[in-house]
Amino acid sequence: MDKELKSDKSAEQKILDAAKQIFMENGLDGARMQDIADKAGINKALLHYYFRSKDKLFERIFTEEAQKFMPKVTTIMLSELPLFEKIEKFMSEYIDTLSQNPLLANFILNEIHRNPKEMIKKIWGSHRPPIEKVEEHVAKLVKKGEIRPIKGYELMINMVSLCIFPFLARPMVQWITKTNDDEFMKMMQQRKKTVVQFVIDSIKK
Amino acid sequence: MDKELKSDKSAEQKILDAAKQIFMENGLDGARMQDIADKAGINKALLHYYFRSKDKLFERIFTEEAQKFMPKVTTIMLSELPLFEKIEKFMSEYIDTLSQNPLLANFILNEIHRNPKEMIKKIWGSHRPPIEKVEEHVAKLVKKGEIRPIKGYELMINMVSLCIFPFLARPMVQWITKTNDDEFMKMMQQRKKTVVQFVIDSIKK
DNA sequence: TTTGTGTTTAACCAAATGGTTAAACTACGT
DNA sequence: ACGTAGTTTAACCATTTGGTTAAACACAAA
Repeated sequence: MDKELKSDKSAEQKILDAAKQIFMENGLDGARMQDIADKAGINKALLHYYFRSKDKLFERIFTEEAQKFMPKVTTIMLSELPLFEKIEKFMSEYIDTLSQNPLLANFILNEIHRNPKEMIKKIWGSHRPPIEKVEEHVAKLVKKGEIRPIKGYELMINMVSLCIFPFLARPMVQWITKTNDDEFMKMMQQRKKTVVQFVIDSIKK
Repeated sequence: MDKELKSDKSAEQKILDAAKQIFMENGLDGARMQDIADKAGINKALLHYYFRSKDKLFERIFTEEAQKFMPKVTTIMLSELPLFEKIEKFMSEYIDTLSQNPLLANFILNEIHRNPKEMIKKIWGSHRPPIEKVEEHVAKLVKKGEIRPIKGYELMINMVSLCIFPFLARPMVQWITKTNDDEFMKMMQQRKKTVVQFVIDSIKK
């Protein structure tokens, strides 16, 4: 089975890499099998030899990428850290993840939009993210008067919005701020600090 | 020419309405001319009689919708209102616009993502949004020590993020918060207040 | 009644696309 | 040397899809 592994690892992986890029750039509808084959440096026949159909290949890519999209997020929010530290870690790590996968958010949200039920199931299976834990944590601090009144889910939505949106609207952001790719990435790095500060300033008393 | 007007207005408009819906739901790639014809209650031949090609029809819809996406925003930010009032009007109106066109953000950002240069040109033509005006306004207040230090463009990005994102991730948001369409819309209405407060709390001293 | 525009019907075309197949070649382990 | 899995080549198929065309029909204005 060593031969299998060796050649698999190179050919199958080349296909997966190519498919990832093509699907992320063009979406399921816009992607062409021929383009994937070309980018992988192999031919259509071999493509179908490994992954029987476009749908099969797409599902493979989608589920793989979807994992990244819901990152350690859950873990962080479930941890026992103080709220401000949770916020900082959460947003900082999320922005890092997106910086390393700039097309990720667009890809995932888009496919969800096209086919909500199916895609959400592929991401979460049956279990929902444990938002209640955060709700409790926030509610407790609000009650103690340690932070300004806000609902947990709203804080979550705000944090995620601030992290993800600039990547979703990246071409627009770059156009308006006249930044090139490099500068945009630097902007996002700085943003890790400013945006955390923005959120904390908003809720701290 | 009255006949033209009369029949035009009903048939052409039916097509435009149908096209808008189909394009917004499926994107340029995912949309089928036949589906548009069906939804409009007419046939493919008539479709091409009015709009010669898919691209022509798409361009028509896209430019129309793109106007809504960049709403009175510019006007508001250019006005002479106090900053906090600007913020409130801007975000409140933006959320209203999106509430009335829930697919708008997804549609526009998506097509921009697929073809940045072309689409941005269709939206803005040659002129860029006058972000400098906001930069100045914010910088002045920061210097006077009336608000916490923040860059104008960053404040803008944050505002837009907070307004748009929930609509972009709507299926996900609804899944996580267990809300139906009605409840989601109510959420967005409340959000007009909470999110404005969120931003103001963050920058005010 | 005639004429022209809007509209339908239905057949048709060419290109793109996902997918299949069979034959041949390569290379490596046995 | 043999066999097997990986790989290429190239032809091929069925379907979808954007788009066209021609003939007929409806109907209102002239």
